[in-house]
Amino acid sequence: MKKISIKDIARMTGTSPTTVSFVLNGKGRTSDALTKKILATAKKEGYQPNQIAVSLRTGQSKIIGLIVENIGGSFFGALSKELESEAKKYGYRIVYCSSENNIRKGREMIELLADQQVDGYIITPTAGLEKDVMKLMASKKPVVLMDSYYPGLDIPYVLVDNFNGIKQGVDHLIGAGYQNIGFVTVDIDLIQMKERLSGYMETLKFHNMKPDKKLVLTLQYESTKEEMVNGITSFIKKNKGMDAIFFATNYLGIAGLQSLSNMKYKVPEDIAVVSFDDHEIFSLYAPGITTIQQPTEEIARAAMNLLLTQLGKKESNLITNKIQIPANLIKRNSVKKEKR
Amino acid sequence: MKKISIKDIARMTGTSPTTVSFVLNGKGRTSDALTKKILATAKKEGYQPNQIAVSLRTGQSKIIGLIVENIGGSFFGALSKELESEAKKYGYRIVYCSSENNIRKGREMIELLADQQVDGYIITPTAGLEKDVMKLMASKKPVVLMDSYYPGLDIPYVLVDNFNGIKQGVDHLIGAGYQNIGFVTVDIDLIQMKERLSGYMETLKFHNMKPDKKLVLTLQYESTKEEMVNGITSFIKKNKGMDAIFFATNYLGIAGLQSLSNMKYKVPEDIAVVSFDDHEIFSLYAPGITTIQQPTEEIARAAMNLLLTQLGKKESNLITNKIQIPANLIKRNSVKKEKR
DNA sequence: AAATTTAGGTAAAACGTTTTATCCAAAAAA
DNA sequence: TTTTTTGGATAAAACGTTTTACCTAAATTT
Repeated sequence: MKKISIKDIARMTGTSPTTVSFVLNGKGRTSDALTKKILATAKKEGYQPNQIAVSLRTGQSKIIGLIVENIGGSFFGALSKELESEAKKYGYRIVYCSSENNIRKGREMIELLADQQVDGYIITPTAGLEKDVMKLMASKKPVVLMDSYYPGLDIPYVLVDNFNGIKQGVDHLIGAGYQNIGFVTVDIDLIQMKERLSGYMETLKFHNMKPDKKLVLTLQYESTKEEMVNGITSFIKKNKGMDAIFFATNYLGIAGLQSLSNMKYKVPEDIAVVSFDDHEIFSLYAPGITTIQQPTEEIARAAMNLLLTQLGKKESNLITNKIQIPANLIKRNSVKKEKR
Repeated sequence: MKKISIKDIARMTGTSPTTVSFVLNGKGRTSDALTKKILATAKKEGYQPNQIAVSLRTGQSKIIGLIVENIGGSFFGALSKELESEAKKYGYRIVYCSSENNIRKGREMIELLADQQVDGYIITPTAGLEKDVMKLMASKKPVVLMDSYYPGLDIPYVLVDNFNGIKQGVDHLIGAGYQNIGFVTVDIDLIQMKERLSGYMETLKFHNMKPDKKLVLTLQYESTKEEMVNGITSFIKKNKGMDAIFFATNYLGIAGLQSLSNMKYKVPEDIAVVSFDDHEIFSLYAPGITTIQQPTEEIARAAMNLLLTQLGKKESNLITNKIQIPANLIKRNSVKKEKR
């Protein structure tokens, strides 16, 4: 039993496809009698429009492409629900892809989505994809970057205020009396990592403390988890004087906890810990890890608003299309109240 | 600058759309000269076929719909990569949806995917969706269930061997000398939960131990995490004699750890813990939690094979389309080696 | 009464492909 | 020479919609 089409309905009701289409879309004018009849048989027969045909004709797919670094990751997990429900309000669907933070894969995904004629893109940028994104913009497709952006390019974006997020954490540590704060980051060439590092540096300077190169560890993004754990372990061993350690991402924090646990370090007695980007593990792990939390729902909502505005689906009173959202300091017990 | 179409290429090369299509798809016969010319200009102009048009004409979308309980969950995270790469080998894409384990939402998602004309479905079943899935089967669309199945219905499925997975865990506990093993499960009306419970019951009987109703806690799926934690806490308090506790899912296990940590219970000294379905947290958490791990890659691969076979894209020597895959017992330190 | 508007409806084109059925010229077979 | 085959190319239909332009009869205005 084939799917039922608009022609079938026309035949059944003794009308033309045009009339059926008009009735179904509330356009044109049709007598009440016919309207009712058509609506009734459409419902009875369970008519569902063929979206493919609709897309071909209208040039609109009603689909938004979302390219995220890693589809299994927690950032995406938190985001997806909000994005989806917001999109649905305006009749859009989302299709997800992961770029694996890989330039080739990212480009491939953009192409794939373009082939599917998506109406707009939300992209978490990968270094090196600048031209591809600009090409998208040139083809008049709405784009919003999320979680990072390309400095110097005029592309709308939404992300957390990385600099001040880190600042909050460092302020908190310094306020509690910590003096030798280590910083663990990763060598991704993206602006948000630079801002996190400078957030750390500048905050120390602000408190008249000299940033010490020895206290900054930059791991390779491509490393396995094991390698990260080992890297952190030797970093800690090398810096006995370090009394606190700040992880620039949640997976670094998790690796760090593994490492501390291997070394039988006690948190916060032996060393205080703060991580950027909250994760379920941090609330569960032994003392509870203090983190800088990204307001994911807000980010999602803002990104979707920006996109819908570009799509002309939503009025906006926004002045800018470049948005930074404040981060939240979540105090748990990995930082002592008052260090002596 | 509009996207370039097959007609444009035809015009540029002084041929017809038919010829261009034939060349691009390697059908029909075309002289070497023309073939080269067309291929060259197609590449130069960066021609990409409009998938929407292709889908409309061929009736194939080259898309597989995946409906999963929760798109942010770890099960999905582990699965997605494998599914995607396997699908890609055969030219298929995957679009993801979550059913939220909600019958209405699940139905909606099936409809949505049907509107998009997906070629096949991989579905983690929700109770009550039986008829909808059967309707899909009736419309000749390939379907594979994953992670659960509908008893009595002849629909292909792939899932872990829940019964024997639990059995391994209970055997392990009993072998280590535990006598009063509690079981925490959830009231989802799906076969795999029943199998897990009966795995627990039967294994106890097998060892001549009487299952005690008091030692089984069934939480509500709809509960918040907080409610689950509280439920588990009072369950533990009520059963002082309980020396081990088995969680039937990973989120129950995580709630359980929270609860134990609140109560300052030491694992495994005060109580042993085993959880079904591994999770990153379990390897990280204090002593390391022993779990029954689902071989997610295998499940994904098997499900995709089943689907591709139905789609006629893959030869198969499979005798059955109902597959159970053995689970792995991952021993960590939440169970004492030898209890006295 | 004639001219104009309006309400209700539809034919046909278009979106970008794939594929069937034809067509023609040249080569091969009769 | 005439007929048949074949190699190379294409016109046109089809997929299921939406939308433009047009049509007719009735109602309204002149």
